[in-house]
Amino acid sequence: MRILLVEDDRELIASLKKPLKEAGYVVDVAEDGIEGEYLGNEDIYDLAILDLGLPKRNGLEVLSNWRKADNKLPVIVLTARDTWQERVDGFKSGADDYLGKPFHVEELLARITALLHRSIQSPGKSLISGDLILDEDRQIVTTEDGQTHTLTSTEFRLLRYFLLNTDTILSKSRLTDHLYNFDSDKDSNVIEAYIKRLRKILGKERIETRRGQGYIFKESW
Amino acid sequence: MRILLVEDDRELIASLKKPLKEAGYVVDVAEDGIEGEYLGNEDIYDLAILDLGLPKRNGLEVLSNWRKADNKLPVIVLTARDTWQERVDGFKSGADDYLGKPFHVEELLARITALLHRSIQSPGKSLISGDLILDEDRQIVTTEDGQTHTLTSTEFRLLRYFLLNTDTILSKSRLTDHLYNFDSDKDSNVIEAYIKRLRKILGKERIETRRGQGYIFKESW
DNA sequence: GGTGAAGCTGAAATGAAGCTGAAAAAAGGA
DNA sequence: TCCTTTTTTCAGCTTCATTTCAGCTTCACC
Repeated sequence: MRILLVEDDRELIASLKKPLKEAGYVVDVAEDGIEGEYLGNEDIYDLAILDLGLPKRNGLEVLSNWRKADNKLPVIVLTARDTWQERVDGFKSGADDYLGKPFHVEELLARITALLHRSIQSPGKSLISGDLILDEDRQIVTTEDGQTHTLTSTEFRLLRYFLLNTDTILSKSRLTDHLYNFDSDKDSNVIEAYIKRLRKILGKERIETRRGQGYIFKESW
Repeated sequence: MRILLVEDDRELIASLKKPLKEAGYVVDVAEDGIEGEYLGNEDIYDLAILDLGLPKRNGLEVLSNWRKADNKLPVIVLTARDTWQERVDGFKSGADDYLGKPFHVEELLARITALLHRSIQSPGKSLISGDLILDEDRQIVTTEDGQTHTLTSTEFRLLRYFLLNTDTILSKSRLTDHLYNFDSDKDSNVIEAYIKRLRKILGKERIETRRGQGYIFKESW
């Protein structure tokens, strides 16, 4: 999962980056409204965290521009003054969620999870596909036979991305984009290696190879 | 699908070719405005990606020449300076879409898909013709009897091209042009081989042979 | 009806894409 | 720092999408 953080307060950025990374997200930061709006249209993000008080272009403006352009990126708005009025404005502009400062990182993480799940399925704590349960807090997966496996960070991120995008061909380069930062080496076979590990845990049938195209994680099979 | 990329930046060309190819497009490159304008009139392209800053002839000029000649080729314009003014100019010259540099490849791909669909038929995730459904996410086709078949990359591209051009005679060389690069061997029978495979999946009647001319994919029969 | 080109077909060759197990490298913790 | 865990690389191997091929059939034209 790749998250866009649009925020100008360096201190806040620093304090958010680590926990977000720990939760298995790749984070890109935009420090002003114009850059933020641009990046948010890139179509590689799964979610944006948008501060309202930004230099160059106001957060609400950024948000409503996205929506005008039919960009459906899930957005969590951050604001210093959490007034009733502001909140209404935020949602009117198309925010999916709203969080007043100061806030606890845990709350933000929880809202992120909720928001990412919302577009896929009914809200719930775990990601479920068929008889597969992924506990996102503990990064543990429970398979059909009731066995649990702790996942390494990369295994977890890959599986989560699959679970949030079932029944769709995901090319290796798309997977790389969502798992790693931009500087990643394109012609390595890391993805293949991790697919193999996931298959060992989940069973071979679950992830189908489409030669020359990518992989499909099958919701049911 | 065959895409004309008019771009002089070798590095950008290199970074675009692979993902475009992965997405199932054949890509030809013109490195200056004059060559680009010429190729764009060849009537074999389904879409052009046109940079504005080109040697020999400016991109906007190329575009407006095409339009003057009543060439309706869908065009996505790339520009280094993404200003309001430039955007307006681009659309006035007949661009179908506009993308400022730098951009992420996935956005370009999304816009290509959107544009191809827009220019040919109503938007939708699946291409439908008669009782035939082509799921582009999964590259699966569902036939009249409700059976689904997974397609290989070439089968998919060929079928998609047929579905986007139903009830039209498509010559073998035109099909070859859209599936392969120019240097492809002209007197091979690959197309015949793939027609056979498609017929096996879809039924014989669906694709009619016009001896000496090509094939017709029939919308209904 | 005979002829030749165009198209069809099933099987086989090919080569790139993907898989795999192990080992090297890097990251993380004590 | 050293040790453990995780990540990445590598080289050989396997698989299968693609292409080729050779023989066959069909069709248009005479």
